Amino acid sequence: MARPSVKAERTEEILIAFEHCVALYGVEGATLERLASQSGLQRSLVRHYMGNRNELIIALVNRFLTQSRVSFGELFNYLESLEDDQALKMVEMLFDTNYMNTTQTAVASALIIYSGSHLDIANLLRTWVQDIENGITDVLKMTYENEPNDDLQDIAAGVLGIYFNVDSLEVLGDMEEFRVRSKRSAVRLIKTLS
Amino acid sequence: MARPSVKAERTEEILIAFEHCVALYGVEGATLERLASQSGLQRSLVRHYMGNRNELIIALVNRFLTQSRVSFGELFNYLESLEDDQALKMVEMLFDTNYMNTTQTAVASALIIYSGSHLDIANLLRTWVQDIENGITDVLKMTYENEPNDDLQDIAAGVLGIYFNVDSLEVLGDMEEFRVRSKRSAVRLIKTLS
DNA sequence: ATGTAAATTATCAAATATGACAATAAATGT
DNA sequence: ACATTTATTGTCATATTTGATAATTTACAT
Repeated sequence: MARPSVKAERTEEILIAFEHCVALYGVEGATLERLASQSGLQRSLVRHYMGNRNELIIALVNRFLTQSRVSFGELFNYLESLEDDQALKMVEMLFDTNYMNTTQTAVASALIIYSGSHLDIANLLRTWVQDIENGITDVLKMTYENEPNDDLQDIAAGVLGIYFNVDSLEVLGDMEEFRVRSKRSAVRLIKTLS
Repeated sequence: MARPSVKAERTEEILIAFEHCVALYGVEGATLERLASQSGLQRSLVRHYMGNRNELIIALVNRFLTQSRVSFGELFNYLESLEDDQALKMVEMLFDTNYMNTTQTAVASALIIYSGSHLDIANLLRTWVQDIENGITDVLKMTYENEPNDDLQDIAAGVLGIYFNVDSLEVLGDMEEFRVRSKRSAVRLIKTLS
């Protein structure tokens, strides 16, 4: 009928490039100019596919949330398939393999800062954190089914904190030892249950 | 001889206002215009006292680092004066009293993101983190002098992570429960030593 | 009251960022 | 070949941000 649409691919390209910009410069520093040069597309093209700056940010937030939920969902599903030691295996995966890649982590941090002046996004991110927290609690429950729920929730908060922190500090470089120590702490924390 | 200088006060005012802007909008979003309206001073005045944008950022980084070192130093000194239970008292203070105020925390997060495109600042912040980590290790050593140093360092990384994380998520609002759970996790982690 | 150093205000030019839309080029089905 | 739809490029006006400096005012000491 007409020229084939590349909207899907372009949208993807643009959002990936925007992620990089946000990761490097923060939300307010991720200008459309930087996005254009990063993506190799003209600013007018960005506008054509994604609309104005605000719509772009909204798209980024949605992409981040769904991507994060998908990967955490996959992780939790995999752990559910295991016979035992799900909790320790979770720590293994979170801290060893670069589970969340660095740009995604930086995007998360940038969005959290952006939340300070955008309450709607703050609410989205809060439930995002809570969902992950609940997911971790569920995983702990697989291995430690007889422990009081309250303890599991406490430890979930702790593991989440240790993990989030080490990932957000990754950008400072030279964090291998800190990562190892953080992981050992997470293991130690979980082992208080057995 | 001449009109009395208010340089010290103005400098302070400006940096405090700049902190607020950086906390709300990130480093790149903290424009001189926003700073002007936040501080109630004219942009030309800001320039008069602080120089250009880059010098302002450098001043902010230095202010943040020294302030943070001072308050952590005071904390560590106080704990050193205690007879026993220094470790738990530290958790008490870090998690209960809003030890680091919210803007300082947000500034830290913003600077960490800024580090992604400014290696020099990344290096400053990395040693900043390491110093705090070592400080926590020393406090743990007060209470648990016979434990292997490696364990103490691991736990210091964990406590630091839990604490940093809960503070950086504070901006999302409604984080009281998460803070309580995080604190309990930190205590739990430390008690693996006794 | 007057000189003086500092504070404060007032402008200007340049660079950057954004929004809007026109104009052109390319690929597809018929 | 042609109509049609989409991709792509190009341009313009506007707003924002920054840097730089001149002009003015203020408070103090003598």
